[in-house]
Amino acid sequence: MSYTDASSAPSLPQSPCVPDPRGSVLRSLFSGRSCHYRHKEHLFLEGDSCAGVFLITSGRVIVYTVTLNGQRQVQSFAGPGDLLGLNFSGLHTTSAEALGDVTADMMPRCVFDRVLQTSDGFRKAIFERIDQMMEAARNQNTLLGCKGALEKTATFLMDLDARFSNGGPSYVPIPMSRSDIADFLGLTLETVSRMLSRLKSQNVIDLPKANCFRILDRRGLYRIAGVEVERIRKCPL
Amino acid sequence: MSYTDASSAPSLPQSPCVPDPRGSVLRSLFSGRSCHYRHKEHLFLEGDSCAGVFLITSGRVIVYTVTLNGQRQVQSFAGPGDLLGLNFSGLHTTSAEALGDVTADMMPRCVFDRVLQTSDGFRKAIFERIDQMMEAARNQNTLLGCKGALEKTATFLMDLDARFSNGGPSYVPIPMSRSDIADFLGLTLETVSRMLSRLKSQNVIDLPKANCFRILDRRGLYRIAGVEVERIRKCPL
DNA sequence: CGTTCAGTTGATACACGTCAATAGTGGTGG
DNA sequence: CCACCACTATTGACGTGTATCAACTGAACG
Repeated sequence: MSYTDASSAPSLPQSPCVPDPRGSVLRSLFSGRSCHYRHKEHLFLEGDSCAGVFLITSGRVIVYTVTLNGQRQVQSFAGPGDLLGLNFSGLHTTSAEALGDVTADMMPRCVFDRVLQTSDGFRKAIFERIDQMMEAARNQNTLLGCKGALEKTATFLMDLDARFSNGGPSYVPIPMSRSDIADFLGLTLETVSRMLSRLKSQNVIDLPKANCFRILDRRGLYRIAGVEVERIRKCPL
Repeated sequence: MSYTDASSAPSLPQSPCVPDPRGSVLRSLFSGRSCHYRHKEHLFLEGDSCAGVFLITSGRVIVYTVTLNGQRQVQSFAGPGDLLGLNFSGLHTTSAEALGDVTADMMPRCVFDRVLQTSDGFRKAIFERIDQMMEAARNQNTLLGCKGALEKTATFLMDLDARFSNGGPSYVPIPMSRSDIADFLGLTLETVSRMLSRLKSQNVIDLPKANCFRILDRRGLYRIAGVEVERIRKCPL
């Protein structure tokens, strides 16, 4: 009923080295009320009525669903430029929680629907975003269905770097906990920790603290992640 | 870039006992050229340029992607009323292959775009379908990330029944191979076979032949699948 | 009546989960 | 500034679910 989820935050989906700043077009067309959230505050909960669509302007958001037996599946990690709560039924089908301070623009449903109807550019931008979200969901399915623990972890770091590094040699923050990562990758937090340690001991990444890292051997990481060689070509190192 | 995938065929996503005949509204608004495909014939391949959008009118289609190392992830099984190839970038990001005879209406991209712009009803129907697709992708993520082999298999049968049974006591066909099911559920074909045998020996399902089944103990199956009790209430038996 | 291919079933291996102990890390108060 | 606490991450030992490898069975077809 919504694609609030999996993909609102294309969950680090784009190929690395893509120049397009995420949501630039969309942001210029998106008119909403600015909202602020603190660490662990929810933007919305599964089952809430859906007041409007959120465009994240800063910070990170974790998007998840919970199963009957209390297991949590993290659908995506959203960042600046990502859409949340984009659904056409009335209720949110995921929960969204701030990881640290977050600001977002909230566009009421009625406004959203109207602009969608009247603005070709807006509609085009939304559909493009939906494409990205579906692509991200597909990739996540493949990751969960086909990949092993090390492969999953490497893919996660790769996407995190592609999405949130400034391109320079600086360290990339890891704003989510091991448990969050585990629930995203379909692993346990212990396994995530072990795989990170393994990548570190193999000198593929540098991990000076638990919450930030840097890629040391890009080709190595990409190979472990099972990514196409073409992508490696396009990237530095 | 497209949601040709995971969800074009909400992959048996809807809750059972929902009266709405899938795609009824959409079908009346959808004007396309009728196409026919035989068993194992492809509607399109990953990387093909995307000529238009397909609305399946009869038969079943398997939608999948292939990873670098040759593994296949089945994104969905599509049936009558499902949309395929709905993407706004130019290229298909999944492959779609007929399981037995298939008929579909193909609406060229340019027509699709125009109608989307001019018809409010069509746009609404498409967005509703996108909602369903995203929901299906989310559910699939949860299934792949959180569930065990027996749970996955039970969920699959449940969805298959909800989507393709006529509601009566007759047997539901299983048009895809064990290997197809395995690639959909992130298992091996051997494990799928074992889980089916288990459900059969527990008298939860009847499986007289490999390619059709019937639910004997609906509540039992739903409990194994990890589905909410409310849903069980709504259903016979 | 073979041949072929999909499915089933069995034996074994291994990846990852589980349980448990240890080590960091950040915050608060003396 | 150090001591203490709470919490998260790491590491280790062990168990188990599912993959892997392999043999067997059954159905479709010539």
